[in-house]
Amino acid sequence: MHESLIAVNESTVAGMGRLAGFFGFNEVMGRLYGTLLMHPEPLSLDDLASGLKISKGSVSMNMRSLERWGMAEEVWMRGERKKYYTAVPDLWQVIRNVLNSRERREVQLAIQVLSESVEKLRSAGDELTAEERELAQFYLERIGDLQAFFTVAQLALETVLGSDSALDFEAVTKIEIG
Amino acid sequence: MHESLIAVNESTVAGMGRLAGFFGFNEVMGRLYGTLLMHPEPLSLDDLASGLKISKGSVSMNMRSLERWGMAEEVWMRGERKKYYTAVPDLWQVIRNVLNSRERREVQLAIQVLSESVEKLRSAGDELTAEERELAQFYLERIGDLQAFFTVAQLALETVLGSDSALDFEAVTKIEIG
DNA sequence: CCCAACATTCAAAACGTTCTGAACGCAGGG
DNA sequence: CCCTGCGTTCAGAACGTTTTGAATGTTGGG
Repeated sequence: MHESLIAVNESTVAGMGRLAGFFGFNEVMGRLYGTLLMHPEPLSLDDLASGLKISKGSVSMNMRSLERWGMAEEVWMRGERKKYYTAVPDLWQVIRNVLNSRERREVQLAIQVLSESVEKLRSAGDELTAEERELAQFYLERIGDLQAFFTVAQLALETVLGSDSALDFEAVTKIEIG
Repeated sequence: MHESLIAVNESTVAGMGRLAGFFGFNEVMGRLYGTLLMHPEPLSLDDLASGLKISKGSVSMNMRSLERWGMAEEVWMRGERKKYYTAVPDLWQVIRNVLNSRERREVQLAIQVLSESVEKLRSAGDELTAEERELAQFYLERIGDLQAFFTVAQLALETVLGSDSALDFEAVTKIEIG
């Protein structure tokens, strides 16, 4: 095989590993995805293990992660008993999956915890000494800032998630802040 | 101190730690930031170490990271020989710092590598066998998708970075995809 | 049914990252 | 100058995560 093809393949695989690490995933996941992405035909677990020089066990576990994240799909090859996989090449779809099931929860949790904090401070009002009341006031201000931050983050997330394709980025522009 | 104040402080500190981990930072960094954020007066290294029950060494190193990221600032207390710190409370500013010096590089690097790949494939054209040429064509398609993806990501990044405040999220809507 | 070919699981090992605490360096006061 | 109080550094310990490979399932053909 021509060296340019090899070089391009390798740098793409490495880049996907990097990207995966960046998003808080195992880098091997990214490399597996990259390998599949840069291969016209589906690949078996053994193909992947030998291609990336990692153990079959690791490939098995990471491929299931990729499946769960909607980043790879099983392909049935007739006459074959092996499992074959292909990459889901639409990166925007992948990103939306991740945002939807991970970052979204994170933001919602944060917003909820912040509301609970405000509630706690409000209902403690009477029992506080003058000094404590001052601190509570300070806390409420800081928490207000955090709430504003996470609310915008949530809005942005929901907007991206709601759009069919990320090329619909124009939809994000409809966000209005009070 | 009233338990509600303690509870709110702790959940905020923990939340900031979580957020830091989420963005690929050390969680201790986040907890330090949260502690400073929820304290009206500046705190010394010793205050922070004893407050979070971690070693002075760890506080020292993580505080310098916070400073480098523009998330905390040194405050000179006259008559004191200790170093005192406060949190930079504008989270949007913090996010912009991070996006600007970290994610931005990442995206630019990716775009550059992809261009180089295209160039390699183009200039190898003549030396390729028919079969290799077909694969090169496939590579070019996949790389084209990646380029489109990263270009949009870059555009979005630059737009957020260009806006003075994230409340300026409307600016993001001006993005147009070719 | 059994065997072969595969996939999956899991305990142990390897690895990387973070934390600690002691040693060191530095500055200011006496 | 030395001493004290502080910040910083760094080697080693602790910890969490990932990888491995052997053991264990599972499936389909004969």
